[in-house]
Amino acid sequence: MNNNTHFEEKLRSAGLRPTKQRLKMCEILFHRKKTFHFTIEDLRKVLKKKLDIKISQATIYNTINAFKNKGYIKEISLNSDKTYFDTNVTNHHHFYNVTTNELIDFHDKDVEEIKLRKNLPGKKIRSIEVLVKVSNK
Amino acid sequence: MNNNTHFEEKLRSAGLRPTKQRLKMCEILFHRKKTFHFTIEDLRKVLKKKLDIKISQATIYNTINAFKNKGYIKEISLNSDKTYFDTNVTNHHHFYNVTTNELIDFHDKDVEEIKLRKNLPGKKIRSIEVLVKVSNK
DNA sequence: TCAATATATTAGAATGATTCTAAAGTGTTT
DNA sequence: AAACACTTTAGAATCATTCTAATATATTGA
Repeated sequence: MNNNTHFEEKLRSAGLRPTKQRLKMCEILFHRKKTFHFTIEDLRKVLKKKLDIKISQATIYNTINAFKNKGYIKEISLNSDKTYFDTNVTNHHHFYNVTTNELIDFHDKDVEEIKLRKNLPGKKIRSIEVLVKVSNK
Repeated sequence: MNNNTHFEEKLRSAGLRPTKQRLKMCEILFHRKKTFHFTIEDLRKVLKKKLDIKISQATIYNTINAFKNKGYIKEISLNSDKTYFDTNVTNHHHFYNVTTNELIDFHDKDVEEIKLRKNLPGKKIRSIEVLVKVSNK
């Protein structure tokens, strides 16, 4: 099974038609060893440089939003003018280097269990995320 | 010592001139019992309704940025199209209700100490923030 | 207190990320 | 292949935030 077939199935199983644009974006986003942290701008540059493809702005946004809604990628909570996404959709946390704007993952196992002493009756916990801001010394 | 004098001193001690606009904003932001979570839009509405004042957009942004730089307020890391600020500048964390967009503080003491098993050599930790996303059931 | 200087405020324009529009194109189903 | 549904596109629209440069206010020093 080559990647294309794999990605076609992935898209279909989420109810998304496997179009040329979506398959190309899958290649960039998911055919890699390490987690990819990106903004829309980063992604457009990669599409251009690596695949020499131009996908319109609107399609990139539509597709990323579709992927987000289907749980293929997730949005990262940072205060930044741009929105950051992450191809790692497992429960995990981030180091954010405020000097370089670099983001680094760390997993649940890299932190001792987070135990809340406060809870909100009638509410359901959806996620617990830790953001560690660091700077170069 | 009335509030105005208090706020004048607060501003001066941070190297900010106590102007009419800044004093009015201090009243709204700091003369309250509970933490205030707000966006620029929220703040403008309150200035308008409570004090019947119009401060220009640019001044509101300039002043909020000055207050942020002086550590009077802090920015909250959320993914939202708008930037959220918090008048509670102590180390603390947030519940974010994704159903209602409501933000609730919880303090360091409301969570067991967060112990990282991973660290980044050559980097200095600036803050550790927890964001707990909840929804109405 | 007054003039000189430095800093702040303002309206409106500019910028930049994201979303919308509606027309043309592609994928799916029969 | 026809009919239908969904997708892509360029460009316009929107919205938060920042910039501009003119005017106003605060501070300093004589």
